[in-house]
Amino acid sequence: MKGIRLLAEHLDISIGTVSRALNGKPDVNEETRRRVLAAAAELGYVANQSGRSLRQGETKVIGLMIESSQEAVENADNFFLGVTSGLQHVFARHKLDLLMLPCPAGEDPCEYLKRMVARRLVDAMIISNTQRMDRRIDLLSRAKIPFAAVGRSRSAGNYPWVDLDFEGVAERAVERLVARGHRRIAITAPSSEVNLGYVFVESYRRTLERYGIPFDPSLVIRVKSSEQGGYQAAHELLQLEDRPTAVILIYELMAIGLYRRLMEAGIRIGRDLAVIGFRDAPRARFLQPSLSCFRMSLYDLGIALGQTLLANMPAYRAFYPDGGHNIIWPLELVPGESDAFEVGASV
Amino acid sequence: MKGIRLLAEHLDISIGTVSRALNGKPDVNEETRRRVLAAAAELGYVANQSGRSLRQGETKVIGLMIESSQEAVENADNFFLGVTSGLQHVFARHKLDLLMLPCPAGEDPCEYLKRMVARRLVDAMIISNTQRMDRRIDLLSRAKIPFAAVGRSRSAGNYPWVDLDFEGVAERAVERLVARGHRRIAITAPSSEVNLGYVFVESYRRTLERYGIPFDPSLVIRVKSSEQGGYQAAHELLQLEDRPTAVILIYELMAIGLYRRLMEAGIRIGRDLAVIGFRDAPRARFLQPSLSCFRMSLYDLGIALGQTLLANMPAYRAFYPDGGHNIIWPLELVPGESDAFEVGASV
DNA sequence: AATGTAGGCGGAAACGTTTTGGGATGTCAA
DNA sequence: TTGACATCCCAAAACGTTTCCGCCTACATT
Repeated sequence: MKGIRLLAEHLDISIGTVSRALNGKPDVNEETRRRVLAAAAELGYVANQSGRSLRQGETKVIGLMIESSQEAVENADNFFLGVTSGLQHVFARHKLDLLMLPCPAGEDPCEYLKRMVARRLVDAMIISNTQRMDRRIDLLSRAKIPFAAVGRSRSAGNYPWVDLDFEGVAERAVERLVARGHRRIAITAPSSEVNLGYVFVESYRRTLERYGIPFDPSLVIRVKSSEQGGYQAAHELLQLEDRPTAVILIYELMAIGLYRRLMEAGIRIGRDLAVIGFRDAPRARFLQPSLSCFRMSLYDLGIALGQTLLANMPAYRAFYPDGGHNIIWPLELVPGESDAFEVGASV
Repeated sequence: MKGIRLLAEHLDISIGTVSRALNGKPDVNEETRRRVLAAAAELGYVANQSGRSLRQGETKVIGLMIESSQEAVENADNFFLGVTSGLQHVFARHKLDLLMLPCPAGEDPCEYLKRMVARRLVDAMIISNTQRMDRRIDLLSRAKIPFAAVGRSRSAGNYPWVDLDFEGVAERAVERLVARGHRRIAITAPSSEVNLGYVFVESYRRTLERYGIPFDPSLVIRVKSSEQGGYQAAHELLQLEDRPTAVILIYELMAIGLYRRLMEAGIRIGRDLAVIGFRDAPRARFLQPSLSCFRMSLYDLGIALGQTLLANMPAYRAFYPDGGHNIIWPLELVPGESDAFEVGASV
């Protein structure tokens, strides 16, 4: 004899009453409830999740899908662990547990997600690394599984997401550099087919033109958002005829590769060239000279993300009446030495 | 009507047969099996995990417990994501899924684990960050949940674990430094009450004595294994009267803080002082001068860990007849510039 | 023709839980 | 005394799956 039945027998009451007592339902004498709770604690009883899920059709578990491929691992740089903390803070309030579902390296993310969802292992999902056209979004919508995404995509339908304020970052980075006398400012971005690559560069272009600086396509460097990409970006910068005096990175991690290549070429960062990074990557915090960059609190981002998700789950909606559907997450500039000079100033 | 019942009705056979067909059991006509499989694919049927788990008493899920506290996040530096990949490679063979269970920052790890285990959400667990006396090990042993640990502990009983070869690293680091003329070699380590702190320093001591170099306790610097700790270690090094010419770090990440403090003090790393690191932390890969350090493949470690776990699960034991109970994981020296000089050599 | 055997299938029980409908008891007002 | 009502509890059904047991058919063996 196991589980709730054991407990019921031990107390000499029915299992139904035990269940109601444990779950805080009415219709149970306070004295009885007290006894049940005491006995449960004593015997170390915890409800079997399978039985409960089967009956209720819900698991009280939220899944966070991440990728465990080599490349994703290299680039994530603790991003998810940081967000997780914020998510859990929100979920704890509702006795929800967070599980991370790492998609195996070889498997198609969409298939993996389908498998996980169909197994009814989780009540809701958070997906990340959203692609331009992400089949996972259609999948989840059709399966009617509540979800939230980290990152916008162009997939059809409106769904809840939280994304970083790329436009704002590009705008403020340009403003900052222009204020220091820069006129030729390069920018890195992924392919313009990726939503992010488009948005980031557009904002950069608009801001430049606001200052009457013509947009020069050769200053837009399309590379991967990784250390490797940073190295390559630096390489391409060095090839340019009329070399820029500043460069804006779309991902802080790129700075590592970029620094290396520039140092090889004898360029003094923060003297000959200004660099501004973006997004928090602990790995890049220790560059010398220190990197000026836009950062955010992953914890707070996690909180917003969690609330956005819950606001889209019928059972919890009431708790988050104005739970934003879509959130553009602001970033804060943390000044460093990498852009601490005025163009033309004597050294 | 849902699930297997729907499928059975659609095919006009009983649910029992459908189940047997899907699970590759005998006692089902090959033609029937083919039809069932086809229909399942067409209707997108995937067994409900709750029902299955309830019936079978197993979930086909392995849990990897990690910590999501701020400190753990800072120090982990992608360690788990890396191992995960190897684990999954092993588990995939048995159609086991890996879930990461992040222990919320505030919660007691042992209570969290108890909660998760009691819910019967996973068949087995992998725990990490094992403490000197880890209550989780007793808990899992008593609950008869198969598990494996990353890291030895002094907890009672023999249980499966995989740990890094601290002794070997300390020994080889000393050998390497002595060969380059160093006689005063400092070492960092956590408190000697932590098993690791004891083992690491003991090996260092033995190796020194093998070369006839007396052990000097003042050269053992007890600090946290973090960037912060590295900074502090450098600070303490600078206070020493008879300053050492080399230092061995127990965790690569410490190098970041250490470098910073030493550079502030005008010490030239790789010229005035040799530094050797240990364990793979991507964040430290980009230091200048590059760090000599002992590294390993997280992927391969994950594979070994996975096999060790399965070898201890009755259902899978047969696949891993000589699945090592305990594994001391070797590391490989990747030479860098940080110790590339001979003591006394002219520069 | 009778018997044995194997293959293939259906029926039903079981896993542990929550929930529903209703039954027993007690209290209060008419 | 009776009825109405609230309180507390029990019994049973249901969730979706796997598995045990036994039945049926077809075929081979005597």
